[in-house]
Amino acid sequence: MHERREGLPELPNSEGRELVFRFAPNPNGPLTLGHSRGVIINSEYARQHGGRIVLRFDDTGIKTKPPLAEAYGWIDDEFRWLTGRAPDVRLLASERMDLYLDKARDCLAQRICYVCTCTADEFKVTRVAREACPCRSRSSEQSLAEWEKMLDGTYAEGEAVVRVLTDMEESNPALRDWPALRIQTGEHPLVGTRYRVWPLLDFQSAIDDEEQGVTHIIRGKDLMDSTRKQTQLYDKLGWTYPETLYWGRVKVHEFGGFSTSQMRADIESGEFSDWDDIRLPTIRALRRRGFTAESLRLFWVELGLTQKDISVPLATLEAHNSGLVDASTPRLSLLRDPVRLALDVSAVEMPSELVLPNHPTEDLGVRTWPLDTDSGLEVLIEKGDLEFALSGDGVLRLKEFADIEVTSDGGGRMLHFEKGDGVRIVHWLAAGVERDAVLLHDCEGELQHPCMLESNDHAEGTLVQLERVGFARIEQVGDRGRPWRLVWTHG
RNA sequence: GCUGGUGUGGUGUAGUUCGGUCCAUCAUGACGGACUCUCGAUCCGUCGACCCGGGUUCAAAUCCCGGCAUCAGCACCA
Repeated sequence: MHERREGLPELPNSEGRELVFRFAPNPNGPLTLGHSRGVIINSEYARQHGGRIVLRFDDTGIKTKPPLAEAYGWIDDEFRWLTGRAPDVRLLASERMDLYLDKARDCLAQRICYVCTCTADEFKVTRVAREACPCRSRSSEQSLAEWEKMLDGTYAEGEAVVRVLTDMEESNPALRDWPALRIQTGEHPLVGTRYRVWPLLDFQSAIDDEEQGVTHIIRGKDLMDSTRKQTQLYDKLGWTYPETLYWGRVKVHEFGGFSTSQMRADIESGEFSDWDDIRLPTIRALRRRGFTAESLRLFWVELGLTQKDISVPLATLEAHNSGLVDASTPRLSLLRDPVRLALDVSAVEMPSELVLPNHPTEDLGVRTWPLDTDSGLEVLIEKGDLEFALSGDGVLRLKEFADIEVTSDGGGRMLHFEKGDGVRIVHWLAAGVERDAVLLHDCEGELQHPCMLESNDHAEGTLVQLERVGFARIEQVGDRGRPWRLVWTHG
């Protein structure tokens, strides 16, 4: 039997040199679970090899996937949260426009590129037919003259484009004279209307990767043709393209895909409340729900770098998270559909308070419930547990306290403190420690379930385990008249 | 249509480079049990896979040929 490989696969061509990785998102929204794969895999390799990582905002498209001004800062935060550190280099493509335009002029002068004034539809015909379009024979001087007309506004959007001169006989149609720069007249959120001619991803990214000395590109396999295009350009410029690794397409059962544009549209239409709506697969939402960065790291490293298209259940991520947080999450009692019971306590000697551990095995301190027994004891349990008891012999175990017998009229009596055999253990609250709360759950939309939560002094943001319910994060501490707000994490 | 990628239990994953150490790893899941004053945790057990068909070979998950399935690219998106 072979030795089982641990962690990520070996990186090709990584010996004896300084490695540079990069993560290059379009800031058209905050990062999604899908993006986190790029952040985590690249930074993980950088960490293992003592390499550097570049965070580059590829924000040169202002029409179909326009950048969002706020998203830059969000992504900075999310990158830091996911990796525990800032990137070694942070760049904005939109601040580097002059470089791309200079490079484009060089390429035109060397006839690596030419200006094409065919319409997109016209060019498509020649591309499919493997024929040269009329512009293809332009000399470098002619292309440079046309280039000036692109820059000065003579050509309107869609009337001219810079193409890389490849080979119309390329067997892969995607590689035949692909477009490198085009005219966009809209406003960029950062640089406004300063530029008319903008590079497309394949041109911009190719130049940047060389400039930044990127040695390894690790990204989704949907960009395989992008690699081939960029390699064509690198060959013409006498550069060596970085090593490139790919992963396949991922779907998470609970979310489907991770389209930032789609989410943006759904938020604008009101279907979701915001980018941190707990039903959304954004990093912000996952953080809000109490997932840890480490659980995401384990999740992606375990999935590795296969080019298979996969569909994984969120349960895999949840299992990692449970394992990580269980030992440090205090226990609390939370009742959904609470019902009150007035218990006769005459059969037992009642203590004046109850001391409960915050964790069954770890030393996380205790909490104390005062018990008011002047006229019996009032307790709250879940309606479902009451119904369960009434369908049987009526006996329940109040966890860590006493066995009781309930009746259908909302009453009951204390039996004894010892636990009887086979009695169902239920979580409960003593009257006086219950606080109004809502639990935000992702299953039925961002619904707010009214609940009763045990009084506590945990801070906002604390991850707790609700006994017999599951993990949740305290999003807002309750206050006079304002209920506690909890966000469901997982079971 | 053209081009490229990928097919291992329910879901992922290791193994494929260089055929034998693989009646195929690990995790998750489901089911059952032990323990526990949570339906959590821990422990134990069970279930379950090499896309199909040929070929080469003493020997194929691994190499070759042919299918099939599936995903992606063929944008003046990133």
